[in-house]
Amino acid sequence: MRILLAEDQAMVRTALASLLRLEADFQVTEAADGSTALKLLQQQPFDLLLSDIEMPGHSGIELAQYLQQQKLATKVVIITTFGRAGYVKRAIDAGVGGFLLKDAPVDQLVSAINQVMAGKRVIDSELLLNSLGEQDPLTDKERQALRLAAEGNSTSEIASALYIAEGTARNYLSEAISKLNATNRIDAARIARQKGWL
Amino acid sequence: MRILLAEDQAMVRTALASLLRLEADFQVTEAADGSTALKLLQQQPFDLLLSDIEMPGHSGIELAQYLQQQKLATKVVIITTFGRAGYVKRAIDAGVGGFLLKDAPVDQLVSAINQVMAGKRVIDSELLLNSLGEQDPLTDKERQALRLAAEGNSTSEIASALYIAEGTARNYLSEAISKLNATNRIDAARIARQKGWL
DNA sequence: AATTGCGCATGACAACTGTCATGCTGAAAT
DNA sequence: ATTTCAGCATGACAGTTGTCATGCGCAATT
Repeated sequence: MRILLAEDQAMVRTALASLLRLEADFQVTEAADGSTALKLLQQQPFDLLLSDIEMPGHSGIELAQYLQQQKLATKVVIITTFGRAGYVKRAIDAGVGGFLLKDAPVDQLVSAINQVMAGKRVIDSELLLNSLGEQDPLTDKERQALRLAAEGNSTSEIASALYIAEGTARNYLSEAISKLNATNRIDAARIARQKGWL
Repeated sequence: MRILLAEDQAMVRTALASLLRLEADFQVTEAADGSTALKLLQQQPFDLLLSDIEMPGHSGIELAQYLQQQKLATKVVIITTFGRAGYVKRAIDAGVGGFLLKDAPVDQLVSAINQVMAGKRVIDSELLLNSLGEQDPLTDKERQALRLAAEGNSTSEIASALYIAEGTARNYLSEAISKLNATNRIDAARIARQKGWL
């Protein structure tokens, strides 16, 4: 079975690759970032993509979306540190077969891979529950403003980045703060990030 | 050789443990958080502690400090995601023998372990250079105020948490902002966190 | 003993931030 | 065709935040 392993932390990537190669019929190719992974997916066929979400270049979800658009038969298993609700929903929409936290032991990863290859869906139950919860209440503009604010930009910088008046920028932030039950923009950004909405 | 592996992400921990156990004379014990690791260190002797920095309970650096205070012969190798200058300095002060990024491949980890057991120091060169750079300019109170601000607390919340007047809290933040060449408290927190000072 | 410098502490003031009332637009429902 | 509603946009106002001058205590230097 041809597996493409996309993960940016070399120690984690090489460790997982070494372990997976111990399995008799696993043939593992490594990619250190999203762009490299995408190139490899375009060049040659794989049976399975095993990918982190947060990587430089393209995120694991973007890779899954690419496979879906191209109607390729490559299955996808996502492994990530953060079980944010937003991620899970987007991953499912992108036709991902498995979604695991790095909090799970490796045995579970191997069993998830086998189940997904057999056509099943394996989503960490804790994550599934989580994602059923709240929906992202932020509009696109609100999210953009909040993201810029979280990076330390001032209102005027946010306003010019989005080509709007300062009052408007403040209003987006105010709406985000109220929707998220936060007390100020920093608090709002923290909450949104924690839920995977940012 | 008795190795204690402290790392909170189960997938990373179990993967590393499996690989290390492939080495003939490595006997690996796993700990999922800092508190468990500390208990194990108190109960039985280990030749080497291989630890992440950021863990619930106690950080890897605190574990190293404990070993140093107790004058135990256990060597320490730190593996971490973030090569923040502040960490490296504190780790060296705590007598850590090795400091690697998870960006390094596993081979390097095994070789680092062997070198440290032979009495050598192995600090990732990139990190060393980094740590020679700037010193943390923040005072303790400034850091506390900034940390609270980064969590979304308002000035009055920070003030009461630190038992000081609001003006004082604002002043700490103002000092931090100016020392870090930031434009506001959010920006300052971002910069400080990125440098490992927060 | 006097000086210098740093960290801590405070309040006044100016600048920035959050809220709210208001208006506009376009898509969906009636 | 009209109504309704969500999202976008703005400015006035009150509340919060950042800056600065000032003062205190303590340790290190002169």
